[in-house]
Amino acid sequence: MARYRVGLETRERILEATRTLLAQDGIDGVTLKRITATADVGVGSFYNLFESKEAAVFEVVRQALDAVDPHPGSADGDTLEELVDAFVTFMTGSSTIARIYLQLAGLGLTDPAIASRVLRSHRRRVQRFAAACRRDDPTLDADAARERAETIMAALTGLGLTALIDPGFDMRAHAARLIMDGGMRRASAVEG
Amino acid sequence: MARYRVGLETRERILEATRTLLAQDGIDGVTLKRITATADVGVGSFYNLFESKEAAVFEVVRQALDAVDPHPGSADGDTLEELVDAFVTFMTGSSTIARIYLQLAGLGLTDPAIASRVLRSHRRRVQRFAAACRRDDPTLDADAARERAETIMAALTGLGLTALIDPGFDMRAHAARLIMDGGMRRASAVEG
DNA sequence: ACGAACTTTGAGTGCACGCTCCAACTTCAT
DNA sequence: ATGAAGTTGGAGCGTGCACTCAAAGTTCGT
Repeated sequence: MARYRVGLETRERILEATRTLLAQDGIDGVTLKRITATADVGVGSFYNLFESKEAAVFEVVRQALDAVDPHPGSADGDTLEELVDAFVTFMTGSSTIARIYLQLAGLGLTDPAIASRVLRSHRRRVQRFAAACRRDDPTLDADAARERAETIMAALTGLGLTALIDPGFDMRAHAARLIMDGGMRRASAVEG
Repeated sequence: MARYRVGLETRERILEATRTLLAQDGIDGVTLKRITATADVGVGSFYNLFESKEAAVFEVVRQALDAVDPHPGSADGDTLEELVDAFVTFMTGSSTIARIYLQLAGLGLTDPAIASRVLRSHRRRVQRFAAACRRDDPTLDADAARERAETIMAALTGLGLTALIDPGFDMRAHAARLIMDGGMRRASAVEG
């Protein structure tokens, strides 16, 4: 599928159109007709390049998720703070596509095919966070780090959801409190 | 709408059917045809009792959310722990309908009508949590309590989402860590 | 017992959807 | 220049959807 130059260009136009429409109107707002109209492409051309409408949507989300990493190349360099920051930026900055990610996660609750994709990318990110947690606090063992990573990520997801629904919600501030509370527990004697 | 006894009974049957189907198949899986078939009711009867399919779905979710309160009558009695516990139970225990709540929240990200309903119930719960926070730690002023309540609730939502997608995730344990980390910050000198 | 108000029914309406098909056209290695 | 492989467009297919409507039946205060 798509072996000639024109085909690849058309494919890009379709993905760009899908991205735009997803951002504007959410998953339910995206129809094949609108995608092909926006991309200025015939329906037949679409099906020459993609298996299904779903395939195009997944491709857009996959690309967006890949773009979240602060340092895509080196998997081990990020600090916990950088990772949290990147996630917050993803949620608040490029919020249009973050909306789709959360919407997909929601749909995954009743659609196993979607759920497995969401879970896979979730687990990948948990690993990154866990590694950063251990760098942050070398006394943690592997299990404790993973648990802490899971709590942080789950909380970040919830903060992101709240931030996207409630425009007045300051996600970055709450996220900062989140790492402080848990991460600096040992140092918090200062406060007492 | 629904003034005679039979009408009210039919209304209940329809809500029950909607509840069951939502739990089984999620929002996208619920069609008018299936609701009316399950409730053993004509399509016309449905529209005699509900404005639209959406209205029935909202009613089911509203009832489920109302059932989350540990002490529905007295709004001031709950401790923070009780509130968190009730929320965890809602998410993990009656998980079928919690799925719908999160799915609706997701759809609210691109549908303002849904968003306003979700936000309203969110804000109501934040107030409850904030009051409990102040009872938990009387040194907090009103703003600090609200911020803390928002962080906890957002985190709980995220934990719930993760728990529903990942069957191996122990939400109650993570939720417990969540209040401990933040709520007992002052007492954590013991650890240092 | 009367009858106005309420309830029930399901065939039918109109619409939007994802997707197929295929004839005409374009690309590009040879 | 040739032609096999790739690309294009859009009419049309089948499906499933939420919802309407009017005629027949039921409830219940009087």
